[in-house]
Amino acid sequence: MNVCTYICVVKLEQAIQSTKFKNEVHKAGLNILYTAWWLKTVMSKDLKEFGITHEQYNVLRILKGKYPDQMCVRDIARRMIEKSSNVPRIIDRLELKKLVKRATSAIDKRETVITLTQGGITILEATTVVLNKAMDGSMTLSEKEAHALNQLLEKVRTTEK
Amino acid sequence: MNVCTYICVVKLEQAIQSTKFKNEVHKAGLNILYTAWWLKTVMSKDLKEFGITHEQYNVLRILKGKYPDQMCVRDIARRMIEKSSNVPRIIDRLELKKLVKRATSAIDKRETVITLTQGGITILEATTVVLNKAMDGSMTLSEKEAHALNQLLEKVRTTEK
DNA sequence: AATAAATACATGTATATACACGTAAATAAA
DNA sequence: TTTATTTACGTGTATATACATGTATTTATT
Repeated sequence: MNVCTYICVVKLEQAIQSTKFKNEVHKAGLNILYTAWWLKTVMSKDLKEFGITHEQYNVLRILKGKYPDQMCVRDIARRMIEKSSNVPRIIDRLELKKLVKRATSAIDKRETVITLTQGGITILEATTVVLNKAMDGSMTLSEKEAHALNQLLEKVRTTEK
Repeated sequence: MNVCTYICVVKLEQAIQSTKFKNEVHKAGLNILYTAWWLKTVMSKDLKEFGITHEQYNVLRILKGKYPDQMCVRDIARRMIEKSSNVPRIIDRLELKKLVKRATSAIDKRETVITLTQGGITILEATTVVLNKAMDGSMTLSEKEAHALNQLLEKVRTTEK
């Protein structure tokens, strides 16, 4: 039974110790940057006990999307959230931990094909459980609100030239 | 006269090459992370011509908030958007470029007080003009929409324990 | 006053980001 | 077929992030 629930939120003003913003649009820019940092931090905290970073998790998650098929480095890079992530180097670390395997493609020898190992799958499944549990506790957003948020974020990225 | 206006937006699905998300809440998480990366990239592009990074700009902007008063490293760190930024090292680079000056506080010798130089002010003013101009073209959000976005982002950061 | 604890900052290390460049292989052009 | 261009990946460098540790100074405790 849910006897006692603690609600926790740090307002932007408090987080970055600023009370005056030029306008709501400007505040929204800072709010997006801060919330992204907050999200990464929350996730990284959980991932740490599995010995992987947020970015390494992203690569594993992308590979899972095609599993049991392999993916080449370029295809992984295209799916990364942060486009300038250096995927070969992230794969270096995953390979050291034996979570993925590298091989040269037989069809196109320029390509390096990456495969999730059993260890990679195991760690991905374990972390996904923990992250989803954390998300359930973190995101108090309804589906409808999340949809509105998605629409607004897209509008932020809409530019006029 | 505004003869021809190009509208440009890259949808999340297209940006990270994924069409299926677990739900809208999950998609919102990815969307926040992607939009933050997009924002930083847009800003960094403008800052590059002035030879400073996004993070260095943040420190200059924070210092400007108290100018002509000095600030100690700890006070700057508290105002940073990304809390684990290593402020002493960012100041190292700003000092090399002679945009700020370091001095030991007379009151508390543990503190290093940072001052904006004239060069720092000049570069900050110039970059602010360029960034504001970029923002006007980028953020097609109304004040009302921005307010709604701010509310939703705060809700994202609200956790139940 | 002497000792302990806390604070402020610097620094070291591993990883990641941002970007330039090099190399090998595939594709296109001459 | 030879040459040029493009593509895919790896690597080097500067900066930043995340976190641990060290040092000097201040504050609190005994």
